[in-house]
Amino acid sequence: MKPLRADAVRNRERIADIARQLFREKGYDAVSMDEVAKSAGVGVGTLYRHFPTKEALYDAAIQAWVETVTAAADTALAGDGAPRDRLLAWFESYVEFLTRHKGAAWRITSALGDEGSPFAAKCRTYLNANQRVIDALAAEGALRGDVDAMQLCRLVGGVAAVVDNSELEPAAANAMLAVVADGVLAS
Amino acid sequence: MKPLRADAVRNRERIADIARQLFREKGYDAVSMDEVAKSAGVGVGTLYRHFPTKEALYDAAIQAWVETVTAAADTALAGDGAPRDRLLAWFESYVEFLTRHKGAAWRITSALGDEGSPFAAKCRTYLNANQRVIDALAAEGALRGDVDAMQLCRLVGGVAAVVDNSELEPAAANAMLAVVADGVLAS
DNA sequence: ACCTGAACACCGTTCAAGT
DNA sequence: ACCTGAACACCGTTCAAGT
Repeated sequence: MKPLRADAVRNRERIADIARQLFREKGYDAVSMDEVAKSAGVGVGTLYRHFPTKEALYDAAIQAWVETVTAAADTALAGDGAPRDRLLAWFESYVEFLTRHKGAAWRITSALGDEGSPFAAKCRTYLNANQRVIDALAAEGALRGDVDAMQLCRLVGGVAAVVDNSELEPAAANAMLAVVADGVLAS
Repeated sequence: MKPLRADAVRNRERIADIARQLFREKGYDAVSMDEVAKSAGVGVGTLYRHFPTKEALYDAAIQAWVETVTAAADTALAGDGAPRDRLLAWFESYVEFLTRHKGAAWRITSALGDEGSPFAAKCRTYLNANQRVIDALAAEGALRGDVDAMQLCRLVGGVAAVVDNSELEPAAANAMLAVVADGVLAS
């Protein structure tokens, strides 16, 4: 963890910023490393000095919004509605997070359980947030006993991936989330 | 629909056969068009003469097993178990179909609703099969009113894509399918 | 230390030249 | 009609050369 030179820090941040904008507008596949380098005004080599692969760069580019996901779980749970409503509120904000960058939902959901993935840290954050939700609702006896965080991450992540890919309306997304919620709540 | 010359027919079939084997062993991304051409003993140009894109070749390679999917729906429904068991039987065989070729589940599920996709015909087949299941179970009053075939295809296809990608055990797959089933059945 | 950009290996796809 | 395979455009990634 040695400190970076000031110019290197500046480069690293500008690269991540530019990459965030480009990935957000166009999606992962439609952005090339050359394009990021040119937009950031650096050589490709500098990209690879700071980020060993394109996926690592992507991970850095979408870092900021992941850090608020745990807070989002608490917000969703804080309401005084029925368990079903609070669970749906969480699902919807989870999907909203995952679809904020095109291509992220599938990429991150695919990385669940893969410790070697560049997204491993994000997966842990998501698993924790879902565990939080499960604990809270289970304490009220609202959930079936055999639901676990990994399963929820995969189910909701799968819905998010489909929603993202097919650019579905929120109504279609919510209908699918309602199915998952009803399948997970005690009947 | 003019008839092909005998040698062209032979080439087309051998290409599709070889491609099926290669795709099945390695998955879509890990097989290059050059590899298919070389394995089939033809030039790349011949590949493109018969199949305009790699996706079209893939579509042809995985054709055979799709044609039995409607029969599988009827088989699953034919049992005399509870609606939940028959629905699960269908889900499980649906996932088994979609995961038979690595990478197919996500590719096909992504193509749902896209008429221009090379997989459009397969999507229609899948939608029909799911509609068949919905009709049969709805006639018994076992389903919620607002379930439609597209939604089921997306939900179960999403599960299949995750199962395929993470190479999950059948037990994990079935647990997720149970959630979807319970979310879709009348409570 | 850090940066640059030509070069590499590998894609999917095209097309002029052959039979 | 059909086939061949060199060539093209475009990737992600590397590395020798510069400051």
